[in-house]
Amino acid sequence: MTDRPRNPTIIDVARLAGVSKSVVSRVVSGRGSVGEETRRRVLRAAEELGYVVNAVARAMVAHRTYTVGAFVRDAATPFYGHLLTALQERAAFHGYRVVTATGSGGFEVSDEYRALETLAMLRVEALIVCSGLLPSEQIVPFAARLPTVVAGRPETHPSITSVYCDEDEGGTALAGHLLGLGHREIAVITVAASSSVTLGPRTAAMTRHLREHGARVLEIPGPHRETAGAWATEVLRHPEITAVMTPSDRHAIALLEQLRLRDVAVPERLSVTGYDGIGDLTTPLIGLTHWRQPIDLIGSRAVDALVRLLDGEQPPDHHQALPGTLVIGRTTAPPAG
Amino acid sequence: MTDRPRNPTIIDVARLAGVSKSVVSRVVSGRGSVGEETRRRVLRAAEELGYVVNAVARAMVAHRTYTVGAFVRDAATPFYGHLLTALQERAAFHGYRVVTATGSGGFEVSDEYRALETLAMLRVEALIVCSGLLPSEQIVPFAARLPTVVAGRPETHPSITSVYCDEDEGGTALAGHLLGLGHREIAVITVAASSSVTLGPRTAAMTRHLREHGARVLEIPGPHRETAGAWATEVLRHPEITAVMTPSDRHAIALLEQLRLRDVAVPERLSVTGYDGIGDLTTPLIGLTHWRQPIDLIGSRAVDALVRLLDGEQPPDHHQALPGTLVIGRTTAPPAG
DNA sequence: TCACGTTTGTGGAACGTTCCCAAAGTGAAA
DNA sequence: TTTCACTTTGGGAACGTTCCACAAACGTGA
Repeated sequence: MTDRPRNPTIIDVARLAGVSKSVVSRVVSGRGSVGEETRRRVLRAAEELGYVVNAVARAMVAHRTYTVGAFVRDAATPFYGHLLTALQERAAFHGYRVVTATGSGGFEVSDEYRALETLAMLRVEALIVCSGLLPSEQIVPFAARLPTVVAGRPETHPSITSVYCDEDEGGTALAGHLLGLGHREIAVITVAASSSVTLGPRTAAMTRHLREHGARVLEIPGPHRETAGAWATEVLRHPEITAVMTPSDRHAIALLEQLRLRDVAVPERLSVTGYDGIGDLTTPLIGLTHWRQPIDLIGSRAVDALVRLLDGEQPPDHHQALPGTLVIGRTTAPPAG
Repeated sequence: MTDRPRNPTIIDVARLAGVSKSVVSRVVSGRGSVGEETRRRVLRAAEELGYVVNAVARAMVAHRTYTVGAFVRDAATPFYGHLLTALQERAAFHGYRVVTATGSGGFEVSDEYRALETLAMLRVEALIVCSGLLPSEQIVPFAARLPTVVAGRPETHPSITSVYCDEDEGGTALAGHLLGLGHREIAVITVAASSSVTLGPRTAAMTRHLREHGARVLEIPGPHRETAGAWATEVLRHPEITAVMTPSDRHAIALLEQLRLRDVAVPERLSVTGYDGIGDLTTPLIGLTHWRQPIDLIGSRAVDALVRLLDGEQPPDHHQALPGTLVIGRTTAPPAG
């Protein structure tokens, strides 16, 4: 950064308008009374100099930054991408900015700590945690320092506010749909509850509901989409299986790609389900049967809750579970035979 | 915001450690020399109080915010979403933060002006403009105030630096691909150059190249994806047409959905092409033939150029055109008959 | 005319840093 | 011992705002 011209300050404006800096401050901040004639002179001077309020100086004295920090671990996934957009939009509506900190993809604790530190340096007023990976216990210390809302994932810790779409309901609805179609031998691509707070519970719900209703379940551990080829192979080794449930739309797409390579007919030979309702992935072209989460609503409700916390109120619902929708596409059908 | 406890300051730390604030400042900022024993005492005191540097105060005195503003108009589109992520990542690498301002979707000029004003208030050090909609002339005044780089769209104005993937090359390559397959009657969903700086030129290039090589082109004006049904109807009114070129992957998907509803076989009856190479949209499951832009590279090169501008150097290439790739999928094939 | 409230304007302190300059301390060379 | 260079420390100004206490000006009703 080389010597670029300094921005004009309140004092430059005051000098040009022939008043004190206090008057200019009152004009630009809109607090306190100023004579009509004086106000006009000040505005003209500001215009002439190209004066723009310095939010940094203002933030320092006001002890307010009107900024909330979004902590995102798995930002690259479309679900969190959408969520972030929704947050940003709603925050702007309330007059807040969002700065995003990410654990830079790494899985080390120090990484997260640094990200939080950065947000603290910026004096964000509150925190929105969006991450299916970060375990609850790690969020508690954040919440002790700043008003914190967890968005897009189930959270039960009493000291934390959260907004999410119930994972049990989604997993159960999808499982019920397959049972209703007549499937009784079903594979579930499972994710350990310990490795993802969102993906774990939903696959657990699927498995549980299926078993409770007399279906036989083959659990295939599948945290990484890259192993979709292996899932396909494993499913096909069990010819009695007629349906596969996956933990997310992306997992479903990856599986469908693999099945296509192997010339397996969907839904004739195998039914497949997704989860999330990511716009681009659930195009009618593919017609994926899935559980749709109201991502935009989750985002805006999370921000609303945060704003209430900032205003000192306790939000009405400490943990808000929003309703999702079962979307039936063309990747599920009654089992053959 | 109700009375939450003040954050400890450098002075609190100094008092606890029994030194002056200057010493603490030198320890936490890492400039200037401090005795080893004193440094340890200061660090211990900072730890004990939970001291975190105040970036706001620091920014004020240093006249640096290490923040760049990203101005995005069409943020909801996946192309710009990806680009934004890439920018953020690379900026972090260089030690900068990104704050995003959007024209809130509206199309009024005052809207844009306010967004720019907001960024100016925050004292961002530079600007990255990502928008296919904003016309060049409107960017020039931004660039007069702040170092500015335009990312992801062609830009030829001499006073502006830009990084993009050449639209001519992409349009020409896709057109050449169809010509090579033997298509001679082709529809192009066109976008007026005036309404989008990216979509306009690429469809113009397609049309031009096709015509120059003896193909007959039917131009269908199609800025909005919602009218995909009308495109399909129009194309099918001309039975001689064997291929349709669209201005983006999303347009292509929308068209494919409509063709599917009408039971039109792709690619047997009609070939279809996309443009951009959005990861989620170009899944092998759909196998869309498209031109892939190196979005991540565009983002990181744009940030690199910006950092050079901030360092007072002129970036080596004023306008950097990066190479794209022709990706041939299963939505294009030789014409029937 | 006087006392009093209201409106408008002024100057200075405060916010939490960094940076500059001066002072004090520490050795080593003269 | 004195001098000099160098390291370490402390005090104060500056950054650009907001806010507070106060002064001046101006009616206004008694």
